Amino acid sequence: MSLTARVEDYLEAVLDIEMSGEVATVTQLTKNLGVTKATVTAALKKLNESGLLEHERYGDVILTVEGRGKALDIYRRHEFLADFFMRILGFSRERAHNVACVMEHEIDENTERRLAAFTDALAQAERNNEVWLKYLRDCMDSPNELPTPLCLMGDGSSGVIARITAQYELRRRLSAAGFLPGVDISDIRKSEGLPGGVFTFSMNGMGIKFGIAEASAVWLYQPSK
Amino acid sequence: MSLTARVEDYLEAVLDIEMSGEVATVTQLTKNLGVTKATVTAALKKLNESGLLEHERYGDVILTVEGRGKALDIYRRHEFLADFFMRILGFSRERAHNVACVMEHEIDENTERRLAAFTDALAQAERNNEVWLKYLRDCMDSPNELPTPLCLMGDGSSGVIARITAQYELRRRLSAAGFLPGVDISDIRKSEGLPGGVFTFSMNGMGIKFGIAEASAVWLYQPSK
DNA sequence: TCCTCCAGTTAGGCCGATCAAACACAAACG
DNA sequence: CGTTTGTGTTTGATCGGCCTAACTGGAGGA
Repeated sequence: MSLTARVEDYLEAVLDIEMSGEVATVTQLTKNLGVTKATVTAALKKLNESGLLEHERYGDVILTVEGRGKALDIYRRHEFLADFFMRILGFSRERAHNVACVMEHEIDENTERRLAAFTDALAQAERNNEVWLKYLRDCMDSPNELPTPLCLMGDGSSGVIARITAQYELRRRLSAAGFLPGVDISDIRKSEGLPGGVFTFSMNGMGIKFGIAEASAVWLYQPSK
Repeated sequence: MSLTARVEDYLEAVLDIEMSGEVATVTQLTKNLGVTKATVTAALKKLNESGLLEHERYGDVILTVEGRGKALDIYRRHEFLADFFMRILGFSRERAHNVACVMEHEIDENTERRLAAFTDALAQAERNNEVWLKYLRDCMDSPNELPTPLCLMGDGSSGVIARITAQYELRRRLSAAGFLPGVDISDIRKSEGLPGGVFTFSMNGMGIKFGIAEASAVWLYQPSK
């Protein structure tokens, strides 16, 4: 029987309180989770029935061995994700925890390992004062405006390629054809034709035709207004 | 009036269908979102009332200008996140989209910019065939086991420091005191004392005492079983 | 023309998460 | 030994998201 994401949150919160050195009580949980006591009671009942914690009427909340194991998995994911978003990507503390809260229920162990390895490698680079890491941080601290996909650009507009969001085949084809960040695109026009329309524009003086698939994979910075 | 995350998904799905060159219909949406027609109809009604799309009984679904703007924001976040998780972190396509789906409703514009800048910088490094990027990829492809926080280690156990998940003050204190990845920790014991307990262990031959805060920030690899 | 089939809608119900309000318990205090 | 205070529970209701089942509209074939 699998738990809902929300119920996992309650489990995690119990471990969290244990780890802060207090005994988990209903009131503590209401504070940590921002819900009323009635809601906590209901959630605890479910967790109790699933054998993940012990909770007798008016008693303390205590994790079972299985519950503690599950809670640790979630706690670890949460900590690692939050750590990643804060330290590596420089998100605000609050945002990082927010994001970690929703992601922690969506990743599997293998994915978590990859992510942990990535974080650890970058942390190592930080300790070594690697130049490229400083460069990455600088990039993040002076970010660009956000781009628009070619297919949503106005008629007659132009821009500079920001990035390509495509995989495999299409990605290779586009980069082989010279679609790389920094390249200028101008005179974008949409006309009817294939389903989704046909997009024409010029790049390096050449006239080019795109279908909708390509046109939604190529993102452009609009010229500064 | 703010939309629920789920309703944003419907909006995004409509844009997605438009971008694939078809006209959004109820049936199309049922396929893309994995729900029944009844559910789609209900969601469209809400979006219609919020003025984000036009949808008359038995008619096609068409985004309004405002709706298209909102949908683009979500679509962009989704694409950028999925792109990041697939290309940079090497998640499977499915997992990347999963994670993007839940995160896209949780990040703000500033956060998105940082993330985009990071991805772009790494993509640039990739084009330049930077050595360190290859190294990062290697790390991710042969990931370690996942660690345990010191406070949950068994009595008398030992391990090797994997990482520290703490911010600011505590982080500095710990690293100044020599708590760095790779360092051996042995003879971990928990005793009563402060709320949360006191954790004693030895590192480099020294006996050390931790409170619960430190003990949950230091993560250890357990010796290979 | 009428029928059939598919697309879309409506009605009614379920489930999980939540709340407010009323109630039950337990411990401390006069 | 009652009373008070704060903690925990129960009850009944709402809300969002979803489903099934029954119904309606519309377009093409017999």
